[in-house]
Amino acid sequence: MGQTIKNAAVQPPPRERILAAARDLFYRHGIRAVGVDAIAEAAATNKMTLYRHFGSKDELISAYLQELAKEGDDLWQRLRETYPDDPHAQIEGWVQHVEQVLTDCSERGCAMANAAVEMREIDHPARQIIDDYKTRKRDQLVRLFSEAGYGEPEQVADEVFLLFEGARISIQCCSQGPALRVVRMLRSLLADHAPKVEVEALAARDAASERKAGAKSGTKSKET
Amino acid sequence: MGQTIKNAAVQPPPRERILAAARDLFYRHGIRAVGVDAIAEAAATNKMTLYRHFGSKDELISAYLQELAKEGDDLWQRLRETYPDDPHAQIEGWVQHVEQVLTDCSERGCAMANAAVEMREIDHPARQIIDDYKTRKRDQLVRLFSEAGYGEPEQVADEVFLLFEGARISIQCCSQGPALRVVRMLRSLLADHAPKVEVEALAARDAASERKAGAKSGTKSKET
DNA sequence: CCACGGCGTTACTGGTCAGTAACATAGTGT
DNA sequence: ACACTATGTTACTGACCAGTAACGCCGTGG
Repeated sequence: MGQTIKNAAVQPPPRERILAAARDLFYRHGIRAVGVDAIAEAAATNKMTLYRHFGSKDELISAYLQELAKEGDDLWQRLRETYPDDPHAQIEGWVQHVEQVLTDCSERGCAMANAAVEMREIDHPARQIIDDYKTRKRDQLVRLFSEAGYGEPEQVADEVFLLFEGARISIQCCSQGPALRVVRMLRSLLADHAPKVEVEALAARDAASERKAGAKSGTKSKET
Repeated sequence: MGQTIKNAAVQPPPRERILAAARDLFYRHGIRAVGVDAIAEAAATNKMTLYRHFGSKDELISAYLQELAKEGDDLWQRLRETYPDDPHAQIEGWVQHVEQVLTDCSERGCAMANAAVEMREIDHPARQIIDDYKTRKRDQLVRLFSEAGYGEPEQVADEVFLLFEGARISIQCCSQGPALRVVRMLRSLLADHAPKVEVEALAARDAASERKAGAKSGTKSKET
């Protein structure tokens, strides 16, 4: 087990460097626009080592997408572990994640969705990874809203899901437009559909996070 | 003006054929994935004629996007001409258009958004066309909801806009998932935010079109 | 009948890209 | 010290692709 101890301290092994470089370049410039040479160079290695770790560019693409998927899944698991048996807190955590994603990752949108647009061949292995991931996320939203006692969990989950997807695609098409207001939309939508019994508690929670988010013109339909 | 009269009857001039071929191939396989040779061949012509009409592939891409934009704009203008001074009817017409787009164009989503994902270079002329178009659509929605007397036209327009965008991107990522239910969402969302005075009239209108759409589980939150 | 413009055809250039071969090197465990 | 393995290096192949050159064809308009 104790191999390459010193090397690991200085710089990660080539495989990790390649994946990191691929991730950066694929996301910034697009998958089809980036050649393996560029990735190898950005990873401070060469094409041969790349091909020893990933048999083909397609394999590298799959590994790239699977890494993204794993991180997305990890985030959800962390949410569940951080607020066990508190689906409302998990929802709020997810909304904050959405907010963060839309404020820093600006410009390039969702790497998974972009990959799906670029890899159009229906039999490409990447498509399966993406589809599985997106379906999983949508189902997790359904489960979450269901656990939180929402009346129509599927409907709310779909709406929230599509708003988030729409925000990340239109951040690439529509200059600084609707995407920036999506967090406000999410909060107001969730408040509208929240289980009736806990409306007050939820309103309090929302008010707290709104305060730190810097409220401008009221979320309307809330205080009335 | 009267030139090539007989030819036009048999088959459209090369420029139109090239644009039509480009449109089909770009949309189905992606812009980067399609070479000019393939387009020329699909247009039953050759690369030289293509380059005589479009100086470069980028120019062809721009022409392709501008054609798409023009058709989108025409649709809106037709809506305004068909139902002058009746913004509610225009809204309903737009929703029906959304429904139609999401049922037949299945699989490939929005050609404009896909193009934006593929053309990542910020200075690419295509990006300007796409951005202008999307911004225009969003603004037209705002104006429409404003004319229809909605209380928060910007908010409703943004939400509707993002739902539609989200539906068209996730139709490519998430197998047969949330996208199919977006029309229901739109109708219920619009009903929720419609100007209070006309709630009954709008409900009647919605009920009429719901009947033909084949209602399953109720739109909820409406009849309560 | 002739000139001209739009179109077709072939062949080419220069560049990029995925993938491979062969060889050299350095670190590790024994 | 030795062998093994992971890595680096160089150079190559074959394919594809955007864009161009040169020439030939044909219809129209004078």
